[in-house]
Amino acid sequence: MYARKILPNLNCGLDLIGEVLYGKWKIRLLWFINEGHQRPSELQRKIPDATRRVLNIQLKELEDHELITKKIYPVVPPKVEYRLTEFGQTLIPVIAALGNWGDAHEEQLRGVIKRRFEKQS
Amino acid sequence: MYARKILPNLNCGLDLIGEVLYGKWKIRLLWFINEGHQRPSELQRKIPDATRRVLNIQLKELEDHELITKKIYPVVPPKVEYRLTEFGQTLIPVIAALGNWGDAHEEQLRGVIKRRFEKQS
DNA sequence: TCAAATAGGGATAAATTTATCCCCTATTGC
DNA sequence: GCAATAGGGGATAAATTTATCCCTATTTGA
Repeated sequence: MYARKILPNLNCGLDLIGEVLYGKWKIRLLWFINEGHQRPSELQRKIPDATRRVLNIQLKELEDHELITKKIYPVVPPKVEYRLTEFGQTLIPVIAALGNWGDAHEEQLRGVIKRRFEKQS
Repeated sequence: MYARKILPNLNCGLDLIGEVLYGKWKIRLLWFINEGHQRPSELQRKIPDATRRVLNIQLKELEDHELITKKIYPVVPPKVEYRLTEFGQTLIPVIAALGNWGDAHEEQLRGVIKRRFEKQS
């Protein structure tokens, strides 16, 4: 992974959660793992827009942040399973709150996002 | 602002909320505006780590996404006030949920973030 | 007359994150 | 021997986001 040059400021709870949740696919990874899609190939199928490489990198970060665990079975072909830690599980309601807000305002959000996109192009 | 080349995928509520909330200072801006710090100079004082330039850019994005309004008073020296729209207000409980989770797990979070940081450097 | 306060923006550099490309391991079944 | 399956990683390019630097304008107060 890229090594940061500037250390982030961690003043408040918002900084802290941002630090572990920022990353294009992280929230979705947590969500799908929670739903029971534990193997890398499954996750890849659920998130086809991301390359395998990026998913691996973000999974590693989630693991470093102790939100998930990685279990490698010594079999061939290889088998790997990710699971939420207890700590990771506490994030699920928060992620649900984010998703619910997005769902509840879907129409309006699509509208404003679309308009802004057209303005700049 | 930078003009995106690749259009984001907006499949679900999580994508949609991500689109309006991503941005290093946006969440904090919404929070402080909600707390009554409505003028640019006040916001700058509350968020000294950000430059004025970046705050302006992110405020503009929040405005384009209809989460805040900007009122310019035709006086000298200039006076500007930002306020949450009704739509923006609906985000406050969600932001509170994020901040609360971060606060509740502050110690653990500082630990994992610190360790990961040391590993890579 | 000069500094401070208020609000703002263009151009460009630096940092950071994602994406692309290509390669590796080992076994099972043709 | 070759493809498929399952999981992974290095090197590098491209995209995107933030930061830096410097400039504009007006009025009040010292």
